[in-house]
Amino acid sequence: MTSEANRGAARGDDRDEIAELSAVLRDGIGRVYRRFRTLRAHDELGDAAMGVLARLRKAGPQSLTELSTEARVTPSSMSQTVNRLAAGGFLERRDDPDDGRRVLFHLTPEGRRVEAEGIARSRAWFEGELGALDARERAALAEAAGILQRIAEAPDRPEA
Amino acid sequence: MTSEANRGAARGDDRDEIAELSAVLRDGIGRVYRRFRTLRAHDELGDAAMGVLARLRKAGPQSLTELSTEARVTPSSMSQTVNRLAAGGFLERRDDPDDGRRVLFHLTPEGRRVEAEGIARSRAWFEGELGALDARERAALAEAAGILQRIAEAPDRPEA
DNA sequence: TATTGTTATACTCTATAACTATA
DNA sequence: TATAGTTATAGAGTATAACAATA
Repeated sequence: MTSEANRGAARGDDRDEIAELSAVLRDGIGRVYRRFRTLRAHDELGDAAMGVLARLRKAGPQSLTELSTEARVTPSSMSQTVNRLAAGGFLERRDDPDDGRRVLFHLTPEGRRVEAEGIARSRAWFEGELGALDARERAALAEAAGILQRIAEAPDRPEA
Repeated sequence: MTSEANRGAARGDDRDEIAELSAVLRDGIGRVYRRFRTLRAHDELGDAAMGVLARLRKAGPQSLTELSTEARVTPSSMSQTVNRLAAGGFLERRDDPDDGRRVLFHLTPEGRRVEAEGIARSRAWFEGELGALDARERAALAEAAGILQRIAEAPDRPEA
C-alpha cells in the first residue's frame, strides 16, 4: 500500500492536505457545474440532452449502449433521453445493418444546429471569465482539466 | 503558450487557447461532477439536499433566501428541497424572533449525522484518486479549485 | 410596496424492474 | 444464455405562476 515514492503516497502528513484539497476542489467543481446549468436559456435542452448531441457530433453515430456508457447512466436512462431528443427532431434512430439488436442514433440537421448554438451562452460566460485570468492561472486550469478528465474515468477503487 | 501577463487580454492568439481550455475544462468538470453523483449510495440524499445540510453545518441556521441564494436556485426550488429534508427529520423550521416573515432552518442531530457520513463514499473515492497524484499535480488542482470557486461566484457578464 | 416564504404544476434527469428481440 | 434496447413507474431537482403573511 505505502510502497511507491511519488504516486500513491497519501500517507502521513499528506492526508490532511488531500482532505482539504478534496473538499475545496469538490466545492469549486459543484459551483461551476451548477452555474453552467443555471446559465442555460429556458428554451434550451437540458444538460443530458446536450451531452448526447455533443457526443454524436464529436464521435459520429452511436449505439444506445455506447451513449449510456459514455455518459455513465443506465441504458434505460439514456433510452429516455434519446426518446425526448427524437421526439424533438434532434436525432434519428437507424437500425444497424450488421446487428439487428443495435440501433444507431444520428444527428439531424436541426440537432446539429442546436448543438452548435446551445452552449453559446454559458460558453461566452465561461470564456469571458477564463480570458480575464493571467497565463499562469490558465496553465494551472489546463493541467487541472486533464487530471479531472482522467480521474473521472478511473475505475472504482476497491477501497481498503 | 504566449508570453504576457496582462489580465483581461483574451485577444488575438489567446482566443483559440481560451476556447480550447473552456471546452476541455468544462468537459472535465462535468465528468467529475456526474461521477460524484453516481457514486452516491441509493439510500443517500441527493446532491441538492446534501448541499443544504453542508451549508447549515458550515454556516449555522440559515433563512430560505440565504439558502436559495447560496445554491443559485429559486426560493421555490429551495423551499421544496427543505420540505423533503424536514419531512425526513434532517432539519427543523424555526420562526425568526426578529422578523415574522423569516424562517430559520436548523440541523437536527440526525441531519448532522447524515451530513457527516453522507459524502463518505464519494469522498473516499476522490481522496483516493487525489492521493495517487504527485505533489505538482495536486498543486495545480489546488490552484484550479480556488479559481473555479471565484469564477462560479462572478457576476454575469454584460455580454459584449 | 417590497420582502419572505409557500403551494400547484410541469419538465428534465435518473433509477429499478420487467419486458421483447436478436446473437 | 447473453446482449441490445424498450417501457412502466417512481423520485429528486428545477422552474414559473399564483398566492399569503409580514415589514
